Amino acid sequence: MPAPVISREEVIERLTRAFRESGYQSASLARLSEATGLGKASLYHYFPGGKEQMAETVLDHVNDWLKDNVLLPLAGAGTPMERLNRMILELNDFYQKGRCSCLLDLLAIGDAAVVFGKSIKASIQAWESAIAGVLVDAGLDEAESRLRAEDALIAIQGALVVARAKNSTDPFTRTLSALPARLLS
Amino acid sequence: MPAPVISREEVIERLTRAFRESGYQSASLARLSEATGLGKASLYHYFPGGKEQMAETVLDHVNDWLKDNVLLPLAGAGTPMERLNRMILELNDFYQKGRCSCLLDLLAIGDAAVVFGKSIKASIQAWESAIAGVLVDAGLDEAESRLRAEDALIAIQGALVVARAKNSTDPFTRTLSALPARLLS
DNA sequence: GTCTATAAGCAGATAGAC
DNA sequence: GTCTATCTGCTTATAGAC
Repeated sequence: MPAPVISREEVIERLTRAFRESGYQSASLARLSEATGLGKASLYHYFPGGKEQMAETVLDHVNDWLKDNVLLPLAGAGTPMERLNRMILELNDFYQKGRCSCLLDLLAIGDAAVVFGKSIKASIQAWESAIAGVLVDAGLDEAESRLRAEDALIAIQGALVVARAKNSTDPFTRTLSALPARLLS
Repeated sequence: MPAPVISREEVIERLTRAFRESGYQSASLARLSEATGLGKASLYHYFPGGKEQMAETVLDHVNDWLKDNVLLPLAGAGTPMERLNRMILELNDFYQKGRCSCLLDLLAIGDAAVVFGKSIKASIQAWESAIAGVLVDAGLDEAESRLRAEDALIAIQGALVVARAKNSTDPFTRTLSALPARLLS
């Protein structure tokens, strides 16, 4: 049997880009087909569960990325400041300095929220716990660490929203670069 | 001719609620019809331009609210702290302690962004300028005031996103109550 | 594994009676 | 001003050839 034109990984990558650009509802099969270069029927070969399974797979893929590139480094070696800076570097790249939206935000809106809300809530909480862990290591008490970690997520998500509304990367890059010092102060 | 069953104002109010719950794409005419209690054809009597005009009207309505209840009070009488607290009180009510989403966020996503993006950008900037004005009055320099005002919008929008993801009002109420002191410190 | 063709249903939108 | 009935096009999804 002939090899597929593009790998499954590449398909997921392109679907991810499409969902991040359009959100769930606006990402029609026609658009997803164009984004991947595959016909609709081919998409159903990869994802028999249809658009919902595509988004679920993309969300899993993003969660894997989050775990590997953010949560594990946060829990790993280095000073608290180093670990936070590592996260900032990864986020700056992942969100393209604020040009790309966050699926944990987009998939929690409208009808999509019914399907993906539970998974998103878990991801957000895991992310928050990972940041809080760093702050505890830095000597802050448990409660204060949790609040500051939540503040960090608020700052990141808010910066993405404002960057999108202003159509500018400044709010996001500025927020990210100020974040580590603010969390450890 | 018989009076309408509900006023135009009430129709807009219910449409606003519907769009804030669903976003633009998920707010189908069937749902908007149900939300208002009017048949689709009746909605077209009020809004010949269809769903797009409904959302545009709702956005204008929200912008009017913002002007009357946030921008004008921010520019009005009172100490900087009093004026900021006034905004916080209004926002807490308007966003139902974080249960309701912000249309300036939702309508900047996906296909809706093409239509409403420009108007949303203007609203965000007007809001930011109003906050910055208070901070200038408090003695901060122009540049620092602008940055802190942007931080305020980031905090508000981010808190709404995280509150939605966590399905909790805590992130929003906590963020709002800490905001004035943080801006004026 | 990819495609063309097509089904079934819902979306936004309109006509015209009352 | 509101409704029922209807239209057109797009959406998701499938069948079946290659």
